Amino acid sequence: MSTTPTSNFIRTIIDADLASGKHSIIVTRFPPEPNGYLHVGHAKSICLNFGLAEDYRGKCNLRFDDTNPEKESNEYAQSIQDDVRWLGFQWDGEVRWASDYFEQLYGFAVELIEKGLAYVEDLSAEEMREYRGTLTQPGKNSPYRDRSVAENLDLFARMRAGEFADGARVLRAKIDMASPNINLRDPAIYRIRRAHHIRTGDAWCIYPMYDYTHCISDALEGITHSICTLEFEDHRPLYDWVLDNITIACHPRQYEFSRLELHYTITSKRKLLQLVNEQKVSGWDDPRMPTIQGMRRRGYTAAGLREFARRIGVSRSENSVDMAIMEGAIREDLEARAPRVMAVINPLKVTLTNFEGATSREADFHPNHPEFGKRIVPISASLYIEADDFAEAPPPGWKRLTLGGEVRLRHSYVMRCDEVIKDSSGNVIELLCSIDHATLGKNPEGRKVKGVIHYLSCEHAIPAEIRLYDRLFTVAEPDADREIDFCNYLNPESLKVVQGWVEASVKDAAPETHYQFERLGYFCTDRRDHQPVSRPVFNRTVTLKDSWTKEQS
RNA sequence: UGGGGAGUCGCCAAGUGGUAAGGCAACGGGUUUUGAUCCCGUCAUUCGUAGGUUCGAUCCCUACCUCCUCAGCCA
Repeated sequence: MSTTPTSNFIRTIIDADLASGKHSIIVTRFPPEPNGYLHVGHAKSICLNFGLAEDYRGKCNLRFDDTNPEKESNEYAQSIQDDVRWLGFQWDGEVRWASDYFEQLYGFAVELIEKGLAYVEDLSAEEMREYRGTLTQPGKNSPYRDRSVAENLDLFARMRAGEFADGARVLRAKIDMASPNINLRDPAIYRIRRAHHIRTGDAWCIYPMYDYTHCISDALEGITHSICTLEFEDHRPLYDWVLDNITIACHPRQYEFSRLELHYTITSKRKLLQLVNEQKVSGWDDPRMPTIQGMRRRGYTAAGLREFARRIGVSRSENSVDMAIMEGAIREDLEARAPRVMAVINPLKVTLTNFEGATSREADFHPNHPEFGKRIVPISASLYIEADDFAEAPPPGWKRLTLGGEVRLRHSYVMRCDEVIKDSSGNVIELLCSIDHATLGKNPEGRKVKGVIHYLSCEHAIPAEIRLYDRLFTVAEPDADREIDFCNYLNPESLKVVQGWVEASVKDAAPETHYQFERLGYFCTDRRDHQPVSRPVFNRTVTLKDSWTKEQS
């Protein structure tokens, strides 16, 4: 799989920084807010930041941007760490928390006040909005903008001391209310919020804002390249303003790349939360969710996801990635690592009328990896085949079973269908077939049998719950139109649960074991519900490529 | 209509003054006891449009077009 990394604009910058001696080692960071589960877009960012550190032998920190206690929880923080590790990365040293820097952040705010670069605002949120102006009109100065340093210092200390009600005052950076960049129109940097924080408890009732916190946290950690998504581009002047106006030795540079849009999925935390809350899915780890937890449960592999990230690259242009790129990366990884077994999803009974004297055969678990081992593939007089593999009136090009036709039973004999048995309403319920005893392990004489179908011996097969997943949405870009609720595009067929049969060799499989069910697709034992022996549950990760179905349509 | 960005093959994406990488998809062909895998081959005289500079432009300049993004005491 992964070859040499493709060039991208960030690597070009790093190469130049290393060549010029600006940096001798690079330090990146992945800075999630613990307010939700990570999704495929975060996976891209994780692969970028940790991948850069790996490639350049630098470091990458995991830092939680925990500055909004009302939305954050330990459950989220824990799952994020699990996800990063599962993806195959390890952060440098301990996990960092922006909240670890609260005291220093406070100190820098005092410094800004002392320099006349920050002031306490008494205007309400609504008034501030009015004073801010619009995209085309400059804002106007707050009447509180020119308070004395002493008064600001006193007020800010009292904000911290809890003398004012939530929302009564904020601390603002004093920059430029007429700036064409709205982020520079005296942004709030501290607000009063009496909320219990997951790390600092009730120690603080004022919390620093993202723009103020993030740049200082980066500087404190000696980050060299602070990589974020495009929507923060307009914030970069503020990032630089803060670091230029406090006494701090390090000034990381921020670079923005475009976020991932993946066809047939959504990557908005808010919308993902909505799916969970409205029970459109079973939870954050529903295998249809584009969350890392969901994709993992579905059977996507960490190596497959990393390969996906490598294939989509990193740029600054908008993109909308085909699901085929994801599926291709996942298939490629599973192709190499998943043992092959047989399963029947939609069984049709076959009775072998000349079974006497037939024998079972041993077969490799992987055609190209003998080290995966072998098992006996049992055969008996009663079989299940896939109902779709038989056709009374076959379309042109059909290679599978038909009345009077022959087909190879995978790893076993060539079989001919002699008779079709139907119920009173005309449905095919059973096939009477005969095998050619001379075809075990060799081709029949004088004729070619092109079709190969999989089967299971009824007496040896074990029943299993099989969950057939399909895309969650019916259209490629479900949230493209702001006017239409993305829930209108939920795919009613995104999950079909069926009772099928699997070969006995998988009965002891642990949860999260990957298999290829031959001719059907890649499947994975469910992380939550599967129990070895007692309750087999398989999730369909992705189907196999299928040139036959494509030819039909 | 203010600011900041982006436009290279169906989808991603390199290249950034010397004559358009690669991947995915697609399409042909070969191997095959998975219509899978694997292998071979095909797939942008052209880089949003129009001018200009240059021996030479996707790359530099000018104008225009299209799309994205910013008015939280969210991140």
